[in-house]
This record gives sequence, C-alpha cells and structure tokens, in this order.
Amino acid sequence: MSMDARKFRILQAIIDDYILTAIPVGSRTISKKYETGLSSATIRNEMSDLEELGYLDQPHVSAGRVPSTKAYRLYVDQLLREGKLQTGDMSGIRDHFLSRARQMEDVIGHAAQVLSSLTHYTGLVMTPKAGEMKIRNLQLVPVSSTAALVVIVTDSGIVRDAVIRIGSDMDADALYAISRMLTENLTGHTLSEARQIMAASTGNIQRRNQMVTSISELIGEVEQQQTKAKLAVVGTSNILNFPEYSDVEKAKSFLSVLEGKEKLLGILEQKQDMAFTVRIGPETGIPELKDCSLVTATYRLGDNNEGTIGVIGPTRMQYGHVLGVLSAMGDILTQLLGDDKE
Amino acid sequence: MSMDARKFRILQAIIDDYILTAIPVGSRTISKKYETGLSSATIRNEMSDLEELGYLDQPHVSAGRVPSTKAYRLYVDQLLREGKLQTGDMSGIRDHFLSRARQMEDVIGHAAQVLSSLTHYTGLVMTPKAGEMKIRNLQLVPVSSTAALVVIVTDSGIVRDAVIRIGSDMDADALYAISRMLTENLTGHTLSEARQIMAASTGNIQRRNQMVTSISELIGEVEQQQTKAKLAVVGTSNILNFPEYSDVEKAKSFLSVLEGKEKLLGILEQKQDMAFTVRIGPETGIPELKDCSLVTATYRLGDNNEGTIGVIGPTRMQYGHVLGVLSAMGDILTQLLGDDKE
DNA sequence: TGTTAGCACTCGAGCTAAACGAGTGCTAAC
DNA sequence: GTTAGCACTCGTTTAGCTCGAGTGCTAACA
Repeated sequence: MSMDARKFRILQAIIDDYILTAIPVGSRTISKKYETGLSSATIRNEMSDLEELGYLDQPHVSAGRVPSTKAYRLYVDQLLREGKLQTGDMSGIRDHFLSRARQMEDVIGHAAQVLSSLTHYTGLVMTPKAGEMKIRNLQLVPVSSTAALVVIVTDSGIVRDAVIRIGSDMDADALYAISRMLTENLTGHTLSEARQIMAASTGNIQRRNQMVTSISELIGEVEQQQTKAKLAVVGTSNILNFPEYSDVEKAKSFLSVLEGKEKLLGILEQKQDMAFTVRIGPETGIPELKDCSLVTATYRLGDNNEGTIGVIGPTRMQYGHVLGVLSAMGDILTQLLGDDKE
Repeated sequence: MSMDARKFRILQAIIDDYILTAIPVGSRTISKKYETGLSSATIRNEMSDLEELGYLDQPHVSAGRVPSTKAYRLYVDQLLREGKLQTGDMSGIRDHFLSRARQMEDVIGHAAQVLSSLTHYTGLVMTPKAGEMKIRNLQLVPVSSTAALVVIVTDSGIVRDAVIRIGSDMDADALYAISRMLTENLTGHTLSEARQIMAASTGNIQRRNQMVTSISELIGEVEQQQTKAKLAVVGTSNILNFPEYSDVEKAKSFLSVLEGKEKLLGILEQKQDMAFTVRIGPETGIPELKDCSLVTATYRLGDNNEGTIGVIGPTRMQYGHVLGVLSAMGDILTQLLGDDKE
C-alpha cells in the first residue's frame, strides 16, 4: 500500500479542514463537505491507510484524525512546488510603509507589525548580521569637552553610534580632521578589517594612541553587538486566540521562548538557500515550539546582506496565505531598504 | 465604628497573606498564622467591620475575605509614609550594568530586564520625552553622492539620525562647513526652537534652501518621533505564573495592552511629582488592567529630563519589595546615564 | 475488486447529584 | 470585650450517568 492520488486528495481535505477548525476531522465531514464522490465508509478505509502510513494521528479512538508533522510537510512541499502564492495584497502591504521608513529599527518593527496583523500569527523580522558589512564613513562628533560621539555608517545604511572619551585638547575641527583620515583609510573595509588596519597603523599616529585604541575597541564592540542581529517580534499575544493554546502552561512556554529571543535567533540565523524555509513542529528544534510552525523568508539589504522575516503560529497554520504574505513583504523590504539607503 | 489600630493590624495581616497565597483569607488563618492573641471569632467580628468599612470584599459567603482596592491603597500609603525600603540589593543590580551601557536602547532594555527578573513581574523602562531636549551638535555625514546622514546630539546624550537626500555638488568638506554653521546656530536650543530658527533664517541661506527645509523637516520628524518616548517592556510572560491569570481571556487582554504600548505610554507620561506613584487596579484608568497594579518611579537624565521606570503586576503585588527595587534602579540609572553622558 | 450500508463498540465531553469542607454570622457563656 | 459552639451557606470536588461523534468490521452490492 502506498500513497496514491486519491489518498493525497483526501489528506489535503483533512489538513484544510483541520487548519480551519482545529477539530479532529471525521470521515463523515470529509465525505460531506468536500466533493469527493465517496461515502464516509470509503473515506474511513483511506484514513485508516493514511494513519498506517504515518500521515494521520488519532487523539483517541472515538475522535477524528489529526494531520501529523509528516502530513504538513507533504502539504507544504506540494505548496512550494506549485509556487502559487497569493500575492494580491502586495499593494496593501506597501501602504503601511510609505511615510515612515526612517530608522532601521522602525522599519523592522513596522514590518513585524504588518506581518502579525495580516496573518494573525506572530511576526518576526530580523536584521542581517553585520559581519559582512563594510564601512562607508566614520565620523567623530563633539558632545562635550571630554566626550565625542563616534558614528559609523555602513554600506547597508546601518548606523551605529557610541560615546567615547577624548582628550580635552580636541576641538571640532581636530575631530573632523581625524574623521576624514579615518574614513579615507577605512572606507570599503569590513568591521573586522577595519580593526586590523587601525591596529597596524597605530605606529603611524602614535600621538593619538589612546583615542585610536578607544575607537578600535568600539568598532570591536559594535561588531560584536551587531553579530547578534536585531530581532523584532510582534503579535505574541495573537497566539492566545488559538484553541491549542488555551492551556496556560503551553501558552507560557511559547511566550517565554519568544521573549528570550536567543533561541529564536539561533534558528533564524541558520543559513537557508531556499526562498522559503518552513519548519514544522519538532523541525524547529526547540522543544517548547513542538506545536508551532515557523515559516521564514529572506530579504536582501545592500550588496550581499540577507535579512530574515518570518511568522510563527500553530502547526495548523494557513501556510498558503503566510507564504504569500512573506513573499510580498520580502520583496517590499528588499526594494525599500535597497533603494532608500543605497 | 472606625478604623483603629487593631483593625489596621488585622487588615495588614490579611493583605500580607493574600499577597503571598492569592487565596481568600479566612478568620482562622489570621488567628493561627499571625501572632494576634485573638480567636478566630474576634477576628471574624473585626473582618465584618472591615468589610463594612470597604476594606475587604467577599467573593462569596462561604469564602474568606479579599483586600479591596481601598485596602491596598491604605497599605501602600502606609508603606510610603514609613519609607523603609529594602535597598539591600542595590549592588546586585549594578553588576548587571557594568560593561554594557553603550546605547541608550540597550540600557533601557537591560534595566527592564533586571526589573522583571528581580520582581518576577513585568518591568517597564521609559525614556524621557524629548520635548525639552536641547541640541548640542548637528552633523552631516556623507553616505553616498546623493545622500547624507543627519546626526543630532542632544544635551542628554541621546542621538538620532536619519538619511536625507542632498545635491550632488556636496563633498565632505562642504557638508562639514554646513554642519559647523548649523551647530553654531542651533546649539542650546530645543528641537522646536531649532525649527523656528531654521525657518526664520531661510532667507539667509537661500541657495541651500532645499537642503535646509529637508533638515528642518527632519528635525520635526525626529521631534515628533521622540515625543513618543521609547518604552521597553520585559517579562510579560511572567504574569502567567500568577493564578489570577490562569484564565486565558484575562491573560490575553493583559498581554494585548502591553503589546500595543500606546495605552501604557498614556499613563506613564502623566506627570508625577512624588518619588513613587502607585496605581492600584482601577486607578490605572485602563479597564483591561483593573486587576493589575502599576508602580512607577522616575530617574533623572541630564539636566531636567525625567525618565520613568515601573513594574506591572497583579494588585496583590509585593509592594514593599517592588518599591525597594525601583528605588535602587532609579538611583542607578540616574547615576549611570547622568555621569556617563554628561 | 472496489464501494457502501449497517451495526456494535469505544471513549471523551457534558450533565447531575451528592458529599465535602472552608468559612461565615449569630448566640450565649465567660 | 472575648470566645466557644453551632447552624447555615455555597463553591468545589467526585462519581455516575447519558450522549454522541467517530471508528472498525462485516456483509451485501456493482
């Protein structure tokens, strides 16, 4: 016995129904609601086969069947192969962004917000890791007589700044001169290269030694800080709308994972070579998320930096819709961030 | 009949017990667990009086009593009057901050984190509104041939930046010259004053008209953006540990309020002239938080900017502990941000 | 050989009634 | 003024029950 076309159709109907209702699906439901010309008894036989094949689970004898992880996997793979994503809401999404895309953090926050409200799940937007970023400009701005602000602009338009102490003999012009020099030397290099260059040239500008190490240190810090990509998570409370989380314990473990973003980052940072990655239940690798699915896509930022967007929801997720939204959002972010800052 | 010392002692015992257990308190419990030399019957009479006075509620006839909002209010006022806050954990708090206080946003994030983990409630940290902030420096940094980055440094060390388009005839030196000029003109003025100045002086520098309006616009945007103070909220899922939120509906409405931070900001931005503000249940003014208490304190940032820190938890909150933690954290933030950036 | 009607069986959900017990208010004695 | 005693209340828990959705199997049918 193996999977044939009819079994697949029936399985699909079961998944569709379960995604919609969250109630274990019985043979009669399929026979009536979906136009298979088959009686419930026949469906029953097929369902029994599907269970044996590992595509369906039965919570208990007198309940209907529930799709297994394996079933969702098949379903999603089929969806991805067909590639028919509803991208109709693209323009709707864009409206959200028109006037507001100022700060990087605002953008990712908004994007996550939009993902969440369009899907009713939890929206995720992650900035690229900064490891590959190249410096475009480095500027020292006087803040007080003993402190200056270091502003670092990278090729993807991301700006980081921090305060450092400086000798009191520096005025604005002196700082500017240093800025120019540093910029000339460092433009086009990655953060880690920049540190090396600064370390190497210390002999050159011995007199400013203290300050140079200060800045170098800062670049290191920034690099380290940026290596942990920023992550916006919006709509966590949406999850409480779904019956599978009416159990408070489940809800709590889910929310805890999302709050301590480390685990999430761990997953999101895994390289993905596909346009979309769908992790179903246990595939997430996080025990607390074993009843959740995580769908992610990438957007491009500048030359070769990839950010990640995604949606977390119950395993019985509306995968088609989510993929459509993610696809549209990915395009928009790529355009928006690419065009605007380039 | 009115409140006498004994009634007050009994009330305090009831509140203490209820805060600890979340179970309606019976007369027998008080008589046994707390060293009043009184029998349950006497306590019962007193409790009856306290109920009549509005300090106790009775969920139903055969249950114990529960403190009313009025009771908590009395309790907290007493606590504040005594002013005996446990500040023993001050040094413990400071350890969390030693090496990390780089970016403002990191600091408030960490602070909220610490508040949450020390109290097991939800921690809030809000930056001051920027309305009163004065410009200290304004710098244009070239990003590409047609775009520059405007960096605004204010007197409290807060930095905002945004990209603007510029004419292609600007090189780094030209931008620097403009920066100097702008800084000279605008230093010491508030953001809104700065806009007026720029508007007024447009005639002066007519040739750069387009750019000036661009910057002016930006300052307006920044001002508007900053008017909504940033708010970090950490530990929302802690709330699920408390039995009063084992009802999913309650939990959801709570989490929703915290996620859409607007309402929260609305409360937090209310001026408070006391060191601490305690809003109990309905006093928060937010229906969804009628079973929560919000305790806030202020920290000082720079000359006359006040930020707010706070904790949200169930009305039966460990007020003493929370006040102690907030007090310590307020001091630390004031020192940390005051010293570091000043 | 595949499909379907019929039927006995399973088992969780939901309802009801009874037992339980924590807590109260009241009364009478101290 | 305090306390022991007691009847009473009422939410919670438990046990038993029915109900019904859904199944698997068998036998008849095309």
